[in-house]
Amino acid sequence: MVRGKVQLRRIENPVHRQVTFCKRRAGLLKKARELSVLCDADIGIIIFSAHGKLYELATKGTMEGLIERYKMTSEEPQPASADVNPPQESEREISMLKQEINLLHKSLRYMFGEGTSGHMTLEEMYALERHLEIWMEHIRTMKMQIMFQEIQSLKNKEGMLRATNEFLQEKIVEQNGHFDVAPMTVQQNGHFGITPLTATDIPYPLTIQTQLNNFWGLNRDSPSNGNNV
Amino acid sequence: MVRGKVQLRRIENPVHRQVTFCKRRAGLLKKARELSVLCDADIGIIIFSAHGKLYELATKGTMEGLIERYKMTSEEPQPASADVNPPQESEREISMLKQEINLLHKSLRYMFGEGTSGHMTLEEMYALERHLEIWMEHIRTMKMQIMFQEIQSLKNKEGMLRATNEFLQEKIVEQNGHFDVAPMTVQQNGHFGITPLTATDIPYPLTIQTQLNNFWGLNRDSPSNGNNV
DNA sequence: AACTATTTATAAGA
DNA sequence: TTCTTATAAATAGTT
Repeated sequence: MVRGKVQLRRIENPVHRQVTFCKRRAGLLKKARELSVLCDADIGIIIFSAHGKLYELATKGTMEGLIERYKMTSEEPQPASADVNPPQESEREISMLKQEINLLHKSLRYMFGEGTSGHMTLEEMYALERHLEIWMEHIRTMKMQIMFQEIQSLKNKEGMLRATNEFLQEKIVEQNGHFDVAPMTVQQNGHFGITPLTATDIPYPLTIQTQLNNFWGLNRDSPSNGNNV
Repeated sequence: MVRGKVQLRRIENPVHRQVTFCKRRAGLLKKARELSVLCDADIGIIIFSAHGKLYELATKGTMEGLIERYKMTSEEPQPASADVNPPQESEREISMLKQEINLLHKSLRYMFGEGTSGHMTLEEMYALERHLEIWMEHIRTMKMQIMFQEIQSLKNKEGMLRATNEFLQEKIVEQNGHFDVAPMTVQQNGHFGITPLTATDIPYPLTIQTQLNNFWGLNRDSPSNGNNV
């Protein structure tokens, strides 16, 4: 149906046939799901590949359930006698639950970018969870490392410069017998001289706090105790 | 899928729903036939309309035949005896399934931080994807901001200290007519009356670190070597 | 597995 | 319903 209308006959090239089978199978199942949702229909699809592999879809309950219903419906002349069967109720509930599980599995697969085709076992989910944690940890670790190094290096430089300053000031004092430069430096707030660091000189804690609060949608001034994400 | 993207949810207008059902049902069956021919697959489709009417397609043999084959194929790995599974069995299965559902819900909540309860439609899943992206973006942004500010501030301090140094050196030169003291300053770091600030004397960056560590749930002092992200 | 040029499917309107 | 039409979706061929 594309780039040269396709002929409605068996594709002879096995590779092409296989690829087309995958693509169109996915398309067909998608269409079926859409129809099911849009129009409130219950659909069962059974596909046997040329090699006999089975693919199936049941948009409601299980395939078995749909087959049952199919037989009931198609073999119409059934005497619809009322044989009240509680087991049926259970089966129905099981079907519903299985459906929900499928959906959840699908959600997870969706989130992990289709990395996992096919079904996911519980085991796999645990694995995925661990995987995600490790992944996040890597991000954190690397960023922390970068910050750490940069900050450490700058702090070292700062320490050295401060030491130099101290030394130079001493020198001046030695030579003059007094130190007359400092007063102006302090008043002019940090352009020269050694302004003592005070909390308000350092914007980070507040800034971080604000950022964190914004990020987490908090308005309080006091941070919640820092648990993790 | 036309003239305004269609939402993946039940069409509420009954007329529209019926029309769409007819059209899409035809489309689905056509696709199935094409897939069957092109790829040499055997396909069975069962569709129950919302009102219970049955539509079916079997591209090979009869639906019954395909169902037989389906049962053969799918039930293969469990030819266990004991067909009677009384309500007891069902209850157990229900309980198991419910457990699994809880787990899956928890997984999702884990990832999305309590955002979504209840079922997820495709629409919701798309929304979740966007949500996740935004969330990651926030993390990145915030971390970058923090780093940036920290580094910027340290650089500022560095600049100030350098300026102070220069000024002091000039002073010395003015007084002495030459300058002969600078080289030893760093090496003698800390032997003068005023103890220079060292990294550990500066509480804020560490505080920030602590905050971040708490924030990210890290306890380590040194980050493991980072992979990138 | 991703991309792209086309064909196909189909929602809305007549 | 059926036809038309504008647009979304599917997908064949290619990389």
